Amino acid sequence: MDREREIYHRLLGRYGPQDWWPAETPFEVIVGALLMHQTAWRNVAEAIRNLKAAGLLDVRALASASIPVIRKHVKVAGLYRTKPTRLRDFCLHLLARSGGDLRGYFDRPLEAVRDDLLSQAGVGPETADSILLYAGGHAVFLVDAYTIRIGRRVGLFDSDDYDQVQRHFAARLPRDLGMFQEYHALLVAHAKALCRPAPRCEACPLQDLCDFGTARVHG
DNA sequence: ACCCAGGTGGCCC
DNA sequence: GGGCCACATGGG
Repeated sequence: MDREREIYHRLLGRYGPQDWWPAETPFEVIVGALLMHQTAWRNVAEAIRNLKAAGLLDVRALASASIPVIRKHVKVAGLYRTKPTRLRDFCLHLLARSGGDLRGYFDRPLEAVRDDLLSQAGVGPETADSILLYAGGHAVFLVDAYTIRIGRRVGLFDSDDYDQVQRHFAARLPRDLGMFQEYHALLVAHAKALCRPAPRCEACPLQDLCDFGTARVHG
């Protein structure tokens, strides 16, 4: 079996199904993705709760809210000078593009939607792919810093380039929405549990795949 | 008092 | 095209 599949099954066996991303609606996924940059999920969740309590977890409501009001609610998620504008502008774009109808917005070929997402401020490859995968029902392999850390530690690749790493997995795995959703969630679970910057290798399900004795970089 | 967190965009060369 | 850097809060 390819190591990419082997790793998936080992992580699933260890951590179990993760049932991710934690959100009630596709729009909530989008808001979370935009707030998540370089921020602990705990703070993102609090910001989302604030928005929800204020009735702002809605495309039209957020599109017409003022920046200071949005900022008040999302400040806990940090980067508060950039995130409120990105949130509002993204909502304005959704309205202009599809009248705020997310079903219609995502109902195009994956590459077309991805390009449209990437055209928005604050949406880079990871944010675009997390929205496609967890809100849009599109099967893309989502890469993040954890994916790269773990992939390098177990020697799948040396690259830290997003597109290269994504192609690495995509070329070795079946294109399956549920599996892609679960794989990413499992990598996050593993990174948080054991595969930290300072790894805890005891009882690691991937221990035999790692090789810390070589010159390989394990950032 | 550090360092890190489920990135991105703007510089600079 | 690759290599830095600021961005900002809250928790370990």
